[in-house]
Amino acid sequence: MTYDSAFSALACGTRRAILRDLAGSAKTVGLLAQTLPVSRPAVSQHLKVLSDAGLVTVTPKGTRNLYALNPQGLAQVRAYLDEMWSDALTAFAAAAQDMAQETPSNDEN
Amino acid sequence: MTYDSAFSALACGTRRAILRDLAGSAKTVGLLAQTLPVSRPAVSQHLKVLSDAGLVTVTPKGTRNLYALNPQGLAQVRAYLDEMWSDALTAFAAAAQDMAQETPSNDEN
DNA sequence: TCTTACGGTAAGTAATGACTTACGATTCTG
DNA sequence: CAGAATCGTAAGTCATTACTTACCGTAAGA
Repeated sequence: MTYDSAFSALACGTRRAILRDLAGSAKTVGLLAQTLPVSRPAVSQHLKVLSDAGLVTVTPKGTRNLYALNPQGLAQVRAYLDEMWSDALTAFAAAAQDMAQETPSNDEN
Repeated sequence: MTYDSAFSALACGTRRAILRDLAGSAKTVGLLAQTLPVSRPAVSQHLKVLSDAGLVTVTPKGTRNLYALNPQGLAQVRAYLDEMWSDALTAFAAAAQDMAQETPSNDEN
């Protein structure tokens, strides 16, 4: 999994809709296509993107393929944002402190 | 902020590099462009995308513009993934339970 | 075996995206 | 006021993407 592939996968609304559908339970391609406003091949292509990004898993069941969310992939993306978020907070706090030091208690304008 | 704009913004490596640069402290456009392998106008365009996505804030300082991470925007994206992640875990657990019920202690194949 | 269901892939298209260089607007400085 | 610095925007280009229809392989059922 790369951050490029993961975030690119999440950038498309159709793929996020697919993930939302899979959040309840694992589903086949045709079943997903029925609830979506795009063709079945389109769903198939989206699922390949999601699979390459490590966000979903596939398990063949006879002639049909069962797709499910991959908690590991989601966890990695989550971890990335967690780190950046904490950095943002510390930088935010540092900036606030700098601001306070520039105008210490009395503002001279 | 829309999830479309936020994830699309995060999908580009150059923009993630910009966010990483901003994680330390707020910076100007030219300063960011110096450390990146793209032109300054490119950085300016990326910053507009990040700003529209709510991931970055701007504060004009004379002729230069100071860009900083926006913790709120990052928090929203984080919340989205958090929800989907928990759903993925419950679905995962439910699938495991179904699997166990289909082959109860002895597997008949 | 023949047929049917299911799904991946090929090929083509219209739209979007990530860049570049060139230019214009605005604000400090001498 | 003149010049320089900083930045946003316009315009153009090449690559990628999100779809479509058409086709092919493969597993289940009569």
